[in-house]
Amino acid sequence: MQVAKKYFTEGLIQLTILLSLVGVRVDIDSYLTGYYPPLTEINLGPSSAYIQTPFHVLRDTLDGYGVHPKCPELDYFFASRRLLDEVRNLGSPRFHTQLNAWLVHQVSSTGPSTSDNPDASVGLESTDNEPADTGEHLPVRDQEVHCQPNSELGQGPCGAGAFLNEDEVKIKEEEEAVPLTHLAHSSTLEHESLLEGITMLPEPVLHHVPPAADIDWNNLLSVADLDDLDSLVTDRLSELDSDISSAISQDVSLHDAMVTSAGAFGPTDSRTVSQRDRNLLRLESTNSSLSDSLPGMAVGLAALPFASVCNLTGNLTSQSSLGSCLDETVFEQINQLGLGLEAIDNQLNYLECLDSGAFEDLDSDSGLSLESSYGCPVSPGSSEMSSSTSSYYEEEGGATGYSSEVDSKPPKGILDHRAIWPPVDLSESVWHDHSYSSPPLLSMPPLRLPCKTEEPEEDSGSRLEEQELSRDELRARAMCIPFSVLQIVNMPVEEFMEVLDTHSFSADQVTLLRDIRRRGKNKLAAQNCRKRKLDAITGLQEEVERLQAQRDRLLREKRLTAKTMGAVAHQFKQLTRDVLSRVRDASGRPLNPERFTLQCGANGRVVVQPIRQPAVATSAGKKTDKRKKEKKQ
DNA sequence: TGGCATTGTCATTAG
DNA sequence: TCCTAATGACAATGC
Repeated sequence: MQVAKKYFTEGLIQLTILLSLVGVRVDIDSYLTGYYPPLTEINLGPSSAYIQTPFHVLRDTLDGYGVHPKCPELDYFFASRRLLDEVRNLGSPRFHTQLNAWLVHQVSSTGPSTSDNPDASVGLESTDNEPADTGEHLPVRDQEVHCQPNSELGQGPCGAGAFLNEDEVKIKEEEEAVPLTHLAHSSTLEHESLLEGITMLPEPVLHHVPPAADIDWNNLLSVADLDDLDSLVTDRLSELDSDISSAISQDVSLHDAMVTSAGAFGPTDSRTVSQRDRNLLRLESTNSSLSDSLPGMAVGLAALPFASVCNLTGNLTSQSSLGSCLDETVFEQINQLGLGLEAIDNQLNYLECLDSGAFEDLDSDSGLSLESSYGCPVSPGSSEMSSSTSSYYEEEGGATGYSSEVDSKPPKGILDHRAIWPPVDLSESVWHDHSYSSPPLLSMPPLRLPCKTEEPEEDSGSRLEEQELSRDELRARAMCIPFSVLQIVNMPVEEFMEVLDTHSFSADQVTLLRDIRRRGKNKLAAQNCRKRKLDAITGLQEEVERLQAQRDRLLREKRLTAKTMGAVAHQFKQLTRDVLSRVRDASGRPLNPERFTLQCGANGRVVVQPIRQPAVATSAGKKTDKRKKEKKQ
């Protein structure tokens, strides 16, 4: 029973705090004083931070309102307030907590006095079938909650008649069905979701929706101004037969909060859990429907915190309190939203990384001279890959990029690499045609032929083509070497050695083959080296620019700091002079600012001290200083 | 025609 | 010992 009281009290107190967040004071002691001892006495442990705040004990100080629910002590315990403020700042109209809280307050204030007066609550609650003497101010929803089949509830205040029994509650709820559903099925998401999330309520109560009452409630909710709402609700309350019980039953938020808190009273059966799940689903659908009904309303972030409050019914199988669940679920919802956005960002980043990685691969050092130079058919490449040699390249068909990948593959697959590698536009790179002309070799036959003697009669096109061949290409032709320069350069060492062994080349041919291979590789190496050098220079230039900017910024900060320090010193000096001019010595004369100064101690006390003249460095003093230094060493 | 940029080549070194 | 990458230096070439 103490556990039940604990959670009940926690929920009620937290609800009170929530109401206080919107400026509504709910006199919780008016509900509790009759049945419960001071809250600290029912505080069973450190799990409840709210109850540990003895504001109810201090409420009688300073005319009974020494500790307002808005006092900082309470703020400390309610992170939900901050969250609610944040959500409220978002301008989401889905947070009608203020409206509900106001309604509760208004119900209490319809009596002879406001909720600040406990007697008013007594008068209001006296209309119920409850004894009107003491603690009947507990809302009906609270009674419903506490009258769940629980053996422990039969003891203590509930068993003493503080709560109705189950039959009475059903009767009451049937009587209150209409006014309750008026609120429960109002146009606000809050009420729908809240009531749908209430598993403790009987079904008929939840699913009766009188349209007229719905319209009334819509009108009620449509009032933006609180003052207008105040008058309107007053009128509506009078129309509702002044049924206090029904009025209290309209305290949907209060009820919901208590029900959610009541979920901690004990383990729930599977039916309740399943219904909670359904309620959660219905809640989500309700959210969507509401969002549709409220165009332009931000459904995402603004709706989540309160939805989390509504979802408390599904999360309260644990023994957590309302406040903790509120905080945790609100944070969870917000975090989930953030995680969702973060997930999207991660996906985008991943795609960007893929793209950038692909481009980096294409633009890598190896790609410059390897893939781009030889591997790509359209790559301008080096002199061998100039326009003049493109036809040659196609004719030879064996020229490939020089890379480890190519080297690791058999030569047969060279053409496949040409097909696999997409053409890369390296037009930004500088690829001048510096192929050297070799006039003595202009008449050499094309390379495809083993010897110029086998070459048929040349035409003008072949002459132009030969003029654009590199020197090594022409030399190879002249030496009747049946391999292109690219083949010679790019073939693996083992294959190159095999070629030298199997083709019975002459010594000059072998020398030329080795030179061609060496020069070709060195050419690529030179290109890579120059590119790296340029990259290094560019990087260093950027670093220099960054450091220069940092230096300028630090210099500006230094000047600003010095200026500020000077201003402060000047003000301090003037202040010192002013103070000293007002201070008199023993003879009644003002103190000389040149001889005295003000010194502020650590304790905040300001003391007038004589200015110490700089000690003349005498020989004795120097000796003592030396001795001190020696001792330190 | 000289300056500059680019490129190829050689020599050297290190792995 | 050979191969290769890296790099400085030089020369050739084009603009």
